[in-house]
Amino acid sequence: MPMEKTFNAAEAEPRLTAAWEAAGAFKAGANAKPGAESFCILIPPPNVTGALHIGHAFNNTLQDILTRWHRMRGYDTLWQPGTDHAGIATQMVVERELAKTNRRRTDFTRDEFLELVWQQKHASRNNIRHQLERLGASCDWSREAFTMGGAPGDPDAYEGAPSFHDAVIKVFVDLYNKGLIYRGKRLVNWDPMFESAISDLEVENIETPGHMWHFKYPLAGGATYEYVEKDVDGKVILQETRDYISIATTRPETMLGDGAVAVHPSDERYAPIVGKLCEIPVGPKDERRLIPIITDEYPDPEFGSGAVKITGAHDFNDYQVAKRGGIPMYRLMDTKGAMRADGAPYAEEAAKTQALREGAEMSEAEIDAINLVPDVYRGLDRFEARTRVVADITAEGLAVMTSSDDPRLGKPKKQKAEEEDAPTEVPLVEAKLIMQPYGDRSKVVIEPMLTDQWFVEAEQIVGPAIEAVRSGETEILPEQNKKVYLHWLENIEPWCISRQLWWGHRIPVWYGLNMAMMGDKLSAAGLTPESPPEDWDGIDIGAELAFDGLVQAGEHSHCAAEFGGVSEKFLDDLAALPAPLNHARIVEVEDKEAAIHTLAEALAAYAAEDDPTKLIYPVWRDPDVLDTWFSSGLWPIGTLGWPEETEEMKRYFPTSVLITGFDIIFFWVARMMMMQYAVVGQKPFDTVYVHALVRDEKGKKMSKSLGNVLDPLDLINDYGADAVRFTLASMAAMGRDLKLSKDRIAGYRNFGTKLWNAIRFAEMNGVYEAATPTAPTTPSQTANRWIIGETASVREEVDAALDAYRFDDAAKALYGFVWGKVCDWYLEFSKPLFDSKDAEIIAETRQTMGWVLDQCLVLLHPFMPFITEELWAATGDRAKLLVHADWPMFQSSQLVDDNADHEMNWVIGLIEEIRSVRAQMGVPVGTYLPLLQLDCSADGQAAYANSAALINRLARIEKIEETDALPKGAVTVTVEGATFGLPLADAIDVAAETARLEKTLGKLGKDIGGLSGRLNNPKFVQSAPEDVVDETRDLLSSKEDEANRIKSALARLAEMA
RNA sequence: GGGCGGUUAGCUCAGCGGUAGAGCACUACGUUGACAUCGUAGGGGUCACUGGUUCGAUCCCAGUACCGCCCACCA
Repeated sequence: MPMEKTFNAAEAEPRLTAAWEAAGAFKAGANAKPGAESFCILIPPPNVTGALHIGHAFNNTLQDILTRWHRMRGYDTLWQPGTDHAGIATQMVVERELAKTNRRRTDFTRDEFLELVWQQKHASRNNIRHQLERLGASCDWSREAFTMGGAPGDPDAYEGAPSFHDAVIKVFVDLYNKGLIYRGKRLVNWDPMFESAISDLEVENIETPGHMWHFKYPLAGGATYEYVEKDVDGKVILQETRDYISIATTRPETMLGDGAVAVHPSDERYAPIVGKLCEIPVGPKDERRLIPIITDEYPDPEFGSGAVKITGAHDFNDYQVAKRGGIPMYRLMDTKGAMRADGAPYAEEAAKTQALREGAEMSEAEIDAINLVPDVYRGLDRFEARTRVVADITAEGLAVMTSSDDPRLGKPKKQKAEEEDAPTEVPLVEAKLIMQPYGDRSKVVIEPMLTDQWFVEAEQIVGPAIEAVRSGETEILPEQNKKVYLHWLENIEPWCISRQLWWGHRIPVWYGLNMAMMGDKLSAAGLTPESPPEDWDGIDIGAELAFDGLVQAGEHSHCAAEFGGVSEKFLDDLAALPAPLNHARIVEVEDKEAAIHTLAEALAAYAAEDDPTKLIYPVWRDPDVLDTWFSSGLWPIGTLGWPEETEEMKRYFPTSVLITGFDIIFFWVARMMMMQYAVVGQKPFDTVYVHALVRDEKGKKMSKSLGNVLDPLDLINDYGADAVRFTLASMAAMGRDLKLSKDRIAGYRNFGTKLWNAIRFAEMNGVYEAATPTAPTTPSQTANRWIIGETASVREEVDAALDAYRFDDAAKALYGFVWGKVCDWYLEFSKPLFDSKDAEIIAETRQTMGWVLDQCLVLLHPFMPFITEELWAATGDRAKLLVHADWPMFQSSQLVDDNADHEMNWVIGLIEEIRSVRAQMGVPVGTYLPLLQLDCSADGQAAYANSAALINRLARIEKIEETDALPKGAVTVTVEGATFGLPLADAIDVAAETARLEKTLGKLGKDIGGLSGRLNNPKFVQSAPEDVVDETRDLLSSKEDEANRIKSALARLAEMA
């Protein structure tokens, strides 16, 4: 059956995918040779937020190339697929969907909402899997993993799936028990849209136009001081009596929470007032808060006024100063970023701070409960509050004033012609670009917020992750990323891992009311609740109780069932309580409020009935979930079945290589390194290959949640998966971003067609009539010997390139070989050979061609799996699918025939030269001419004789004749060691021919000048390596030879004229 | 403010001490029995700039300019 002219990708791709799937071709260990080394790649799990973009296509193409390459080479290969639950991103997708119908997350119960997220996960996961299959990704889907696998509710759960949930819980509990995870009230980045903490990495600092306001903080009681400003030489440039201290701020609304004003200890200007009190110039006039003027190293005397307001609860710098100076931190905003509206009226709350300043003892929680937002601002959005605060202060005359022509105001320059207005007094409000923190997902301004969060002591576990990369135990490519990685890890900060979301691994921690204090109360009261239960509300929650999630059945459910296996520490604590409370039943309730209520009821019942079995100890679970990256950080061991001692852990861990984008080096790579070492004490991978970003046409970054993503499916539909893959591979130069162009994809689609037609040509010439092609013996024809050697060379090139992760080099080598060598030359050479009527020549050429094309299919398969598998099946009875074919190991040293190589290159040169001359002289393509041999070296004559049929056909030569003199109508053709003439039908245009030859001579002359100049320099001959000198000499002599031939030709022309 | 990368043919990019490359685009010719998703031939580059090292620099070093990215607490 004759082959079609082109490959029908749309028809073949699904069929081939199904065939691979049916054969189990991608299963872990498929095609492994006995005792083979393992090769394992973990897919960077795509987020279940939607579909894959072209960056994923790139990433997975590279992984697939490596996977298929190793599988064909007989490694015990596993490409582990899966998806990431992507907490914040996925929750956002679902919430956005709900918003379309005017619904919100809070319209649902937590469980109801999660049900919706699971549906999103299911749909997205199907989508992702389908897309990866379309791309030809040879993942082992029978081992699919999910970062929340094992959590209840997963619609894609299957028997034997790795339980990520177990792994995550176990790691949390272990790290908690080792003191590496702790809970505390810290200043964190708060996202007012998600109403959740986020980590430093999830904050983008963007330069935003803003303002810097300057306000006067009046000194308490109308006190004054001499303000003296000096220049660098100590000369007084300003001296005045002031009753205020000038403060600059970009965030006036935070003034409400100021705890102090700080100046540098060396700042003489403010020395007279350090230790005094000043007044925050906002809020009800009668209840202005007084704050101390303190010293701290932080303020820069050169910047602004040199005095800084300290708002510990809303600024990271101020937080540090406040901690150092024992300055109270007052939280001003609620979870949505609005000014707080809770608590007592302002006057009452402000009074508490007065007491505090005068030495009253207050707990952290009590201070946090103070709401210092004046009543008029309460409930306002933070930006609205800013406007109002500025307006109020300015109206009161407490803004620092300046002249209206002050350049700091950033006013547009006045037209020159215009009459200058006399400068007036205006408030000093500098127009300024400010580095504003934004949430990378929500795109809203992040608010530093003092809240209770969970942290990982990253500093304590980071050591081995640093050491591994420093020592090369784990290699990071390209090298420059090593520095980026190390710099971040060496300066690592505590990692905030709690998120106030619903979608994610819920933190496996339960809280109870403080047992020690409760014990006192209960025993003092004779185990009778004499005081109302509300009293206990004020009790600090001291102990966090980590239940061992792994021994506890159904621990993640919300049922109020008794707990089976709780932590030993908890049991010890419980046992230490006075009887009979030490025998209380543990019951889970919704939250703290429910706990108090439950306990009160239980105590009442116990007291009334004197029945110890009525005694209940209520606990409630932390409502927060873990940062997604906490679980993704366990991807290496989690996918392989840890904490179970699985066969896969033994075979594939540590894994071989991770292929990922540079944008998640910190988020993911660094965390995986840290956590794998912390949990199993081993590196997660040998090599990390960091690829660049695929950008859109404009060079803009594509982002998952932004929407400017390209759908790789469209490209696959238009050009076929192979073309898309080959394009991406050939653009995968290390360390540089790539911009994708459709022209390029079309070009590689054409490459597939070229290959297809080469096979079609072979098929038409009986190459596949015999049995499956085998490796050739030494053929008689030079062309056959030559192409065998070229094949061996390209195989070495491809292996070397892939070994070095040079996907682009490998792709280019294959492209150049298949198109430039096999199709352009070898197939053309074979035509006269097939026409030769010599059965032996035909047989050897068929055999050679069959073998060479087979090698092309094998070598191209990792890059273009579909078309090659299709052609593999079309060209013979194959023992195995191409996906499992043996990768060749032949050496060029065994198969390259130097003589054949040299000879064919001479033949190719001659053909090209003749073609060039013919084209320039306008000889019709179809016209056969005799070739006149004026002189020719012995090698040349032999080469010609060996390949006469090839040359004559490709160069349209009728026959070759020796001659002593070229006739009038002949143009000259020169090649290495030979001069030929081509007689044209009529007398040639002497002028045109002279011009042509002189142009060539001119080029040669330039070359010769350079080469001989170099050789004439004694220092070159002396210092350059010998082979370089020899090479230069050879080159010079061959150029001179050619130049001489052309000069002779020019002389002959001159005689004619 | 620190760090990293880029600047090579019209476009997208390789090369990185010893004759400047590829793909696409462009020009001319061509339905030659694999392929017009093609063939043949051709045009096109002081390898950003300035110094230095070297027998020799697009390539190494230093600096400059412009572009891009990452990190960072100047109120």
